Amino acid sequence: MPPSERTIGRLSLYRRLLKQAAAAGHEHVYSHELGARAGATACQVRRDIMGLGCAGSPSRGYKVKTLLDRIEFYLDAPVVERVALVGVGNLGRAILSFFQRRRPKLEITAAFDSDPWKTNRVVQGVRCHAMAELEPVVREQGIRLAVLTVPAAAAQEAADALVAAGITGILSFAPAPLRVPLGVFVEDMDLAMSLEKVAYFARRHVRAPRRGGK
Amino acid sequence: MPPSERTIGRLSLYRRLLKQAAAAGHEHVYSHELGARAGATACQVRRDIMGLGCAGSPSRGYKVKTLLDRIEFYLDAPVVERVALVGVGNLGRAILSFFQRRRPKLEITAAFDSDPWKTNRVVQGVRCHAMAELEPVVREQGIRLAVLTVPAAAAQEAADALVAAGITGILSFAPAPLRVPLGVFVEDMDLAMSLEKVAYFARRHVRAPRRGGK
DNA sequence: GTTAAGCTGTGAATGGTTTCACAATGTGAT
DNA sequence: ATCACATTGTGAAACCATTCACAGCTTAAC
Repeated sequence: MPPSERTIGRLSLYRRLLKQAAAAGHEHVYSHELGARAGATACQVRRDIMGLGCAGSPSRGYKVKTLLDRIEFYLDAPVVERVALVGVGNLGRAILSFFQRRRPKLEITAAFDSDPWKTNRVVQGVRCHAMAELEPVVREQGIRLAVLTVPAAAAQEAADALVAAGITGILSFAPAPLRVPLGVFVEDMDLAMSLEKVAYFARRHVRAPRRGGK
Repeated sequence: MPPSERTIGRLSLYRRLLKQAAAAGHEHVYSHELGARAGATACQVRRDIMGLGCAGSPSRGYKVKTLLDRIEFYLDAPVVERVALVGVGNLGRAILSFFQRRRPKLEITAAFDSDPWKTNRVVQGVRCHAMAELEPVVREQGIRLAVLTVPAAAAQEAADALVAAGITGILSFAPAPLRVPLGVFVEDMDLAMSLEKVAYFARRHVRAPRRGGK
């Protein structure tokens, strides 16, 4: 049974929390501890870990180091994966600086923008190319992932170019769903939508469906 | 039956697409058209609209104007809602400029940062206050929503301050889940997690679970 | 050595969302 | 007026994710 999208997301979160726990000197964690920190139930944590195929001890819980290794093996590619950034506006630059400090196994190595004033400069240590160079640069560097931070009107065209260049995963901030062929994974981060959601539920004083172990 | 979080998200998306359709001169839409644009099935669209309690005609589909009005009535507060921005770093400023152009019924009217170099300046037309002023400013302006763009280490403290000031909805970009009391809605936008998700599924060439009507 | 306690691992139950399938309906063509 | 068609509205089914509940362990205490 392949892990669901949500499970993968939680594993990524667990990993971060486990790193903190390891840094704090913890050798073992219980599912309810991890759950409390992750905003999930102990049960959920155990299920997620089960899918990982790794065992804990009834009295000590899970070994932090083992879990970390297993999650890493599960989530990460064997080599560092390169990521392209398309759209070097405010948001693009913010994302760039965000990822340049926290570098797991993903590294933004090329940026693209249609504005000639931005191209051929180096932003946050990353070279910014013209859109016309997208395909050659992506192919040459073997890039398979992209972060898309262009205005809505340019999003579909940029996505098409990315797909044509062989990208198979896009993290899109465009406020419009992209049409991509099968086999290309798109994760939508729609800021406007999310804020409207928050406004709606905040008005009714509804809490987001998270919940910690007791 | 209260609408689910996902339904509200889709309604927000439908609204945006319907506005485009209206601008393009369309008076009516079919569920499958809207679905195709939104990356949802026709069936899903009809369900969502059903919850809205508004009817379409079997031969013309739904009237765009009616749908828009109904969604607006459903999603929007009767008055413009004010939003606070906490954390005026790169990401915060990007979000600020992002929302200052597209202003539905939500307006960022105050910013906060702990860095004294940033406070008492005006960024993108928004005054940046010190964190100490959070509660008085939030209360005075009647702000109930916040966008949180502070580093992970400062996130929980900032969230606590927001809750203490009476905020009931938070859009958080902090790479850590927040602990908030019941009745406060938190939407997490975890960039690092999302990118890892994309990397994972891109590697398996799995497509995100969207898909439009035939 | 025995017992008590608390945790893991997991089948089964639950709950929620999406899709199916089709009757009901309005429209245009003949 | 009637028919054929494409679409809506919706109960029921299918699907997926989460939680329950408990057997099986492992350890600590006595």
